[in-house]
Amino acid sequence: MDLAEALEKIMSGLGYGRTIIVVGRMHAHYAGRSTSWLAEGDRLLIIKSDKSILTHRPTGYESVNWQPPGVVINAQITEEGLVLECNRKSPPEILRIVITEVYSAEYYRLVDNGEFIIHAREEDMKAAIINSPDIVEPGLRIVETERRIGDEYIDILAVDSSGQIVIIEIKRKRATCRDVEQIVNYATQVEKELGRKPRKILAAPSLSKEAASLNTVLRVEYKCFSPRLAYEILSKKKGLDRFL
Amino acid sequence: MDLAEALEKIMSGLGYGRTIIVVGRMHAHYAGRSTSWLAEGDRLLIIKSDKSILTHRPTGYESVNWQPPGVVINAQITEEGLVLECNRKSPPEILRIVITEVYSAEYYRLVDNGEFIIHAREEDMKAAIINSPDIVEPGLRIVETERRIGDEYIDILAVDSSGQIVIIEIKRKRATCRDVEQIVNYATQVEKELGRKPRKILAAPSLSKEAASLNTVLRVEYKCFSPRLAYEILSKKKGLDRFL
DNA sequence: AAATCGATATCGTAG
DNA sequence: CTACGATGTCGATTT
Repeated sequence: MDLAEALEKIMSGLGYGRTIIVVGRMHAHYAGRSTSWLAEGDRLLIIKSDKSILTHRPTGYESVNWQPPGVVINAQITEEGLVLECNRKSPPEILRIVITEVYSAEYYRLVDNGEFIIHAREEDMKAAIINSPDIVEPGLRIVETERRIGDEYIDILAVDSSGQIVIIEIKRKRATCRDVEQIVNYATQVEKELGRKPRKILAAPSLSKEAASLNTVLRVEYKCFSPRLAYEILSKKKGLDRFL
Repeated sequence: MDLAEALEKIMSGLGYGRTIIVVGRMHAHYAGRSTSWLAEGDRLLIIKSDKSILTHRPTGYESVNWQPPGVVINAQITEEGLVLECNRKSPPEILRIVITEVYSAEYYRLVDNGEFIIHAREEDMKAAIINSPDIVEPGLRIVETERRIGDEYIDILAVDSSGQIVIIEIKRKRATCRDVEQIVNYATQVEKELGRKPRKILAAPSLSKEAASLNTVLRVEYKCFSPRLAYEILSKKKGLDRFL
């Protein structure tokens, strides 16, 4: 396809607020928060209806150059080729893409109001424990969630069957030493504020070796709890299994 | 375009190792590290030559569903529509995309060996200071980089014109209280190990208000230093300005 | 394989 | 606007 023809497609697509797809040979330069140069190669260029722009190389799932929605796009043909200049004010950034060959250029009117539902985030794990505290320990009662301690928040504050305060820190991935230190800091603050030493429970799908030994030293308890288990609990409770 | 026709395109593209672009109406379900459901809408589906797969909605620069390179892709037509099942073994994940309508399906042979050069990362900022320590302070001499302190690393260890030890911590973004705490921890460790109180310099493009007052209290010095300045220094030193 | 750290991270939320 | 945590974070590097 001719560069002039492609430019016309791009201008029309931009004017109508369409999603534009260009396949071709191009190089790019970015300057802003960082600075990058990408030499020439065959790539896929997408300009979306919200004026976000991205280019994909033929391998790897991530885009290589991009600008988020709301940039000002200027397109013109120079001696270099079809030049797209994408400017953003805050933060000041510029992405300059030079297309030297076009294999295909087309735009589409895409309508997408599909709801996106995601489960088994840390938030969902918390919801599962609040729904079914017994999975952490029989007899556990939830007292408070998101309690502010200093300038941080404790995931869950509870009381065990013997009346002792329990701090629960949830992690959706393998817990690290950093996570152990975090819950110990919370415990120190809670003891200061409430005058009683709380139990500390780290709920995570697994525990790193170093974190495990640190746990022993610092008297932090570990409860194996995975995002998947949380999802299953929530599914049973709320009938979310229709998504499986 | 017919679903059967689109399936043929996809199968051919997969067989030839091409980059496939499908524009159409689809919905998707993901299960693996998390679980998600995306209701029907018009989207762009890309299967790359390395068999990474991604879908884009018509807004926002990020992909909504994806699988990294090396998944096993199974495509077939069922009563639901054109179904793509993308399986990964480690971690166990499955992405199931159901295409109900196809507006366009094409594949391309894309060759992209273009070199990608990126500057002004934290690493480049460190290189700039090592090259030109004077930009931090006249008379500064670099002693060591990446010195291990406990289980962490100090960006730069130096000595000032009066012979005092200087710890430099580099941040490419606005420095926060957390960063101030980090350099103070390093200083404590250095004092323990070397028996001398070091100066502490935080080199970053800006400083949050809270971090500024924390700096005063904890005697941490602040040196304004941006990725862009680092880039300019390195450009002059190494002739990298050909990229601008 | 596990852990750590940086990223043009992005994104949401609370203050 | 700023700060901070979560992310299917991803990706590279080191142990």
